[in-house]
Amino acid sequence: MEQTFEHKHFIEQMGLVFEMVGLPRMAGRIFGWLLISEPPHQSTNELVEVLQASKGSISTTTRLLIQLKMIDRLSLPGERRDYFCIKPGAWSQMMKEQMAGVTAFRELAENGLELLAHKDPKHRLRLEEMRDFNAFWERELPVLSERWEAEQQKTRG
Amino acid sequence: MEQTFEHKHFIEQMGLVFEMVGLPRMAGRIFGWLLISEPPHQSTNELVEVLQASKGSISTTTRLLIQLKMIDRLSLPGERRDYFCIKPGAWSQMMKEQMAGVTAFRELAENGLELLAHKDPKHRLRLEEMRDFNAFWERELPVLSERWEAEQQKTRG
DNA sequence: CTAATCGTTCAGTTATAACTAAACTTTCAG
DNA sequence: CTGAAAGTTTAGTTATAACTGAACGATTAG
Repeated sequence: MEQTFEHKHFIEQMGLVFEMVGLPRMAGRIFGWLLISEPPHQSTNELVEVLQASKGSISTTTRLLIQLKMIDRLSLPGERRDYFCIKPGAWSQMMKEQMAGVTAFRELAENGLELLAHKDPKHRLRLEEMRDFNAFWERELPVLSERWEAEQQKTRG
Repeated sequence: MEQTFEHKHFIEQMGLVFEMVGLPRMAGRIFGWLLISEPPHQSTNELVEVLQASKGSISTTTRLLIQLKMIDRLSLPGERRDYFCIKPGAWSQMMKEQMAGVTAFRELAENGLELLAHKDPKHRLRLEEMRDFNAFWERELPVLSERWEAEQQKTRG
């Protein structure tokens, strides 16, 4: 499939935003291309050519995206090569990944409160707020996520 | 204020989690120390000594944390040196910062849909899901954030 | 069996962000 | 005015993650 200047720009932007959320730029490029390519599944070689990247880079990064449950590997019967495509629910998965930080902060706050166990309660307030804030989001983000899934069911069947 | 082994460990862990969410490790160390230090406000020199870092590093990183609205600079009257402390609402602010990615993704999806404007609607589904997903979170995260603020008001007065 | 095609792995390179140290500016005490 | 103390800026270094390219192993067609 041919690639216009605008396509390249879109792919590059995806790379930058992926980097912004802490993922490799190449992961964003691959994901970006799989969002607009026709057909939606693309082989390793196609990715190498379209993204002007090395085989090694594509191999490593597709495996990362698979591990993150954001893309699927398709091996069509009678075909030697692998294909990749966006995995349904990729976005929910990405959001779950981002939630890991919230849990880490909540746990760390609890560790900190143990350190200050016998100190003036006034000094513990900072860590209590950290714990409560992150516990709140840790509780509420999955609720919101389920609401998205539910609304998705309704509108798309 | 003296620093135990456990304090150092807590500080280092904060550094690692900050790194995990895309901020400099040193920012996490400073924030970590300000969470457990007594008093809660600490001077640049104290940060240099406790964190074993250079003046330059502390200066640059405190300015970053101030820009992110996560700490405040206090200049006490009659005192030449600056002090820093955790800013109230630092966590809400950090969460807002994280939301920037959601907006970027939603906007990018809309750009992509323009590229595929005259294509088979079937091929546009991927980008529509990306747009709708991120629009959903862009809308709902601030709602949740306000709910936290409101509950905070109630419990802490 | 041989050759060609894929995908993976890994050593080496490159790019980039973090950090240090030193020079510089500002402020204030004496 | 002089000098010390505090903070900022910046050039240079270091550490680290991303990426390349080549070697390797596996698979299949002929």
